[in-house]
Amino acid sequence: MKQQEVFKAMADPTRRAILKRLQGGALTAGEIGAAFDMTAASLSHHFAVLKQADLVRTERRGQFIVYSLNSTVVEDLARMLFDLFPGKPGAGDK
Amino acid sequence: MKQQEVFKAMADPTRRAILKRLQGGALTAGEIGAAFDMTAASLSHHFAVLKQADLVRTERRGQFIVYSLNSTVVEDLARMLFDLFPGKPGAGDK
DNA sequence: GCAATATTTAGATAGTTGTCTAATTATCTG
DNA sequence: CAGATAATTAGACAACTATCTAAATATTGC
Repeated sequence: MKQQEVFKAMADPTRRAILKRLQGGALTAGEIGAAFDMTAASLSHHFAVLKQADLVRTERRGQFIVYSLNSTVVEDLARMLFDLFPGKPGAGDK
Repeated sequence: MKQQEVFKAMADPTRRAILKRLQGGALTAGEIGAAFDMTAASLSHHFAVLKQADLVRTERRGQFIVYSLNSTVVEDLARMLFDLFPGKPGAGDK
């Protein structure tokens, strides 16, 4: 996992929202963009960052490009965080 | 959890290294700083960001200021991430 | 109270990032 | 092939961030 890229990608709220939208399944760039008040170019930039971090995968389908979550990397990140503190195995007294 | 602050805090490699150093237990600002090739002022800035994200706690002890990990928030963040993808409960085929 | 030590705050600056408009690439359809 | 649609790339710009030096604040011990 490219730790730095992943954390940087997650640091932006728009990108986290994109990931959230992808929870329900793969979507085209246009479908994702419909939910954001932002130009397609800006969204495309965010897609690029997410892709570089390996958080999403892409597949061209005709004139569309379909984005989907790469759950594996998100899981790795979460695991990494769980490892980031002392002895507590799975407690968590929120 | 202040999601945005936490993610922003985690996005910097120096700050992640600081958190890592704190895994072994509480340390003074100076003790932490000894491991970094950076002025105390710069480190102090990073401490402030970590504190604002509630990732660390501080306590003054004499002329020192002691920093310690706030495991709860790190746990919350990890949990949040685990929730960020579809149905997989705890699989993870790394 | 003064000097020494530990840390933070203030102000400046270079580099990074998010956004935009305009132009480009890729695909489909008539 | 020409036109339309989907998406990316290029270039510019304002806002943010990490770092530095210098100054300020807090605490200890003489």
